[in-house]
Amino acid sequence: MDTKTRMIETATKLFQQRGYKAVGLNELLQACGITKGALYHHFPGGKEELLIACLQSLNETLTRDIELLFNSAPSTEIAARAVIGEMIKDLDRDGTIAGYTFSSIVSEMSLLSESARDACRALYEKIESIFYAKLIEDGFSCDRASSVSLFLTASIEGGLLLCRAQNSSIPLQTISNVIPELMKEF
Amino acid sequence: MDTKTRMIETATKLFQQRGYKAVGLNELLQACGITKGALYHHFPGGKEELLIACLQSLNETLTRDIELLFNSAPSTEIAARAVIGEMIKDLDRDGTIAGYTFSSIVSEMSLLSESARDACRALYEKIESIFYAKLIEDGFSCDRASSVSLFLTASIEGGLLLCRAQNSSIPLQTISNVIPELMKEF
DNA sequence: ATAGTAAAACAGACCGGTTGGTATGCCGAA
DNA sequence: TTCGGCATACCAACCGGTCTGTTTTACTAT
Repeated sequence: MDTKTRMIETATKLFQQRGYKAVGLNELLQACGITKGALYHHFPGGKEELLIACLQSLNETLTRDIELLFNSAPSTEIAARAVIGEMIKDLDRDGTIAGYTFSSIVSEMSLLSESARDACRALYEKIESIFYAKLIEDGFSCDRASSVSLFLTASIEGGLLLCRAQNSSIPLQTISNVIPELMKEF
Repeated sequence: MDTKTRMIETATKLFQQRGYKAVGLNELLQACGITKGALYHHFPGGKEELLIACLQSLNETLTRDIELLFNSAPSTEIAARAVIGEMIKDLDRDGTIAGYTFSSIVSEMSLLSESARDACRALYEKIESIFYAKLIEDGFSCDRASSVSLFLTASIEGGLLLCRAQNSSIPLQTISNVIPELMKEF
């Protein structure tokens, strides 16, 4: 794997787990096994340009992973529960999640960097659009699908925050269990 | 108002808006209108001790504010929508929320400081317990009330993240509109 | 095949500024 | 005169970023 890709993959995990500011440049370089020269060669804009690249890369990998789960699921309900199941698996194994969220980045960068905020917005939009498409496939109306996809995205992100605060995967499990009842309503 | 209280109130807002690491010590002192001497006089443990104090203070004020809204509302549904309404009001007025959330702190501190994580856990627990009590009052079973209170908390927190990413209050408005349909189901 | 060369891919020393934190000094009230 | 409640001066460590220098790669002319 080439250096640039390795940098992005490693940095993405670190940023997702601990946020942007909390990850120092030296720590980042050490984790990637590179030096400053390499970083500023590939990303002249420094740390922030790397962050943007991470968010864009995340957009692609996330889309691929989630779409894979969605394509092999018969309904939005089962697909959503599968996604949450993956998150719970990661959480129980590693004690942290570095695959499906970026809440730390959103909350600290939304006021600081317009481009970072926009990259995050695009990411959420992408996730919602996958939910949306599947909901339409399930026979939901456009309005309903739009509301529900947003609601699902929000409750999963929020559930993850609760998991982090409790240091447990139970909140996400609860949310996963509630989803079927939620979907019936619409 | 005495110095210590002023420090906590000002710092709380800053930490809520931008997270812990992103707020520098000097910026903090300047915003509070104090010096390092005062900070380390009142909080020998420094920045982190101040953060813990902020979270505990937030626990009290948040409880008071939310309980006030809940006491004057006839049902959980209306109460929850009132809480979200307050958030939307803040968001539209200031462009940011500094009253009802602390997601930035959770995500970046949960792995870093056990005591900070625990303070956040207590905060979420308190919020959920208010929802829970009102749901019981509404005639929900214990199990249902427990699930729904968690679900409401999660979706509100998640909705706020989406608002931050989109720089708009629409996600929270959508969630507020979906809640009645959600409550009917249970 | 080989030597020459230019560009890409790094490495690492160095920089000014900022970080959180400490030690000491001052000053009004009790 | 003692003591809480600060202010000021200062510190080492670290920050993200720039700089110059070296190695590796790719291509070409001979």
